[in-house]
Amino acid sequence: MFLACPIRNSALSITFARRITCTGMSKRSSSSMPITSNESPPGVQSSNGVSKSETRVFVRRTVKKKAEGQYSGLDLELKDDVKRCCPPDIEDFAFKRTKDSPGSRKSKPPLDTLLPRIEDSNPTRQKGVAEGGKTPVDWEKVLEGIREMRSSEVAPVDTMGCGRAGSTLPPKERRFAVLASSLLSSQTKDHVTHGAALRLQESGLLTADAMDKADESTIKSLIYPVGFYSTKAKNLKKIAKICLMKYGGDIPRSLEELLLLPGIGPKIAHLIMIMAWNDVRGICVDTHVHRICNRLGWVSGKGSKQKTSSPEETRVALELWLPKEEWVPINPLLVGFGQTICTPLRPKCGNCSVSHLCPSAFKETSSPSPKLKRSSSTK
DNA sequence: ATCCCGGCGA
DNA sequence: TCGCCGGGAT
Repeated sequence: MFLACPIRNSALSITFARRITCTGMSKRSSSSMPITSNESPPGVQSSNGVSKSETRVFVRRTVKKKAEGQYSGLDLELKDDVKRCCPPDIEDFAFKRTKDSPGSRKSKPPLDTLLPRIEDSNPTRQKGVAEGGKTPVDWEKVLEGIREMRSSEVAPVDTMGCGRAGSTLPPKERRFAVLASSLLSSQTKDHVTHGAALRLQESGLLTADAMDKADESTIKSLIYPVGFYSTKAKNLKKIAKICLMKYGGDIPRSLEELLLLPGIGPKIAHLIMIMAWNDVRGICVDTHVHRICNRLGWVSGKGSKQKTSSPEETRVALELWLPKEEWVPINPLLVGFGQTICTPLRPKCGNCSVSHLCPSAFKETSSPSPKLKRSSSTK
């Protein structure tokens, strides 16, 4: 079969990782969405007033890290379910790798033999990445090093997220809940996503039918704290309608169909495939994975390009050589790493234990170009 | 004050 | 390819 049987190994429950870190409360005071009570979001009240109240006690106030595990009942029930069908959190993947022999893979280099063969026998996949699909040396040492750093630093990565939503519901509802949570997750911290999903659930909106009937402003108010809530509220309604009309209230089963849904791009689509269908169709590449893989020199673009220019390109290049067992855990691992050490702006190479294996180490650390740019002070 | 984020339309 | 969306992090 085609269903990616090889990797479909039950054991994959993902959770995606989002940045989370503690944050203070929002600083912006001139919001257009006044929030007066911490229980009732704005939207509902038609958001008439403007910035009259700065209370905004709302959810935005960051919660603590997942480590403190202050999840609500949903979680508990979920855990049960999770144990059954999906193992631990993705976070677990990140640190302790899956149950399937931790060290074994590390010590044995199956790639050397597998890789070449794959490329040869799989011409379709290497389009555009012909010579770029080489397996980087020491990649296992790098991953292991990152795992160690992660396990000791308590990274903020979110360990929950969409997978949690509606875990106690019947399959169809659970999948819709996963899709909704996944959509909410982008640009949003895990606890916020979780809170929004929980609110949707409490309002009984985590089903295609209910979501379709729900008032858009109601949805907006419930998910207000998530990034781009307005757009997402609209997309959720559209998606709900599509699910009802084309999929009997369920969500699309294929990656291609998921991509046709508004607001669902490559990253979220792969996430949904993994979480809702337990089907690993590809690596979930977000900007953290994209950035870090490029810094490590793990992916190269078409032609002679040394780096890939988009997450999608990175995904394709990475899938060429990274063993499938790593496809799911690579995301939470690198996201957490990207949040704490290999940050976008000033990567903390000094705190990185694998900097000696990184071609980009200390090259963009402090302020290589900023100074130059600043001098002109044009703008 | 910028940069960043994921998807998307211009 | 750029910029927007609505905020957070730096």
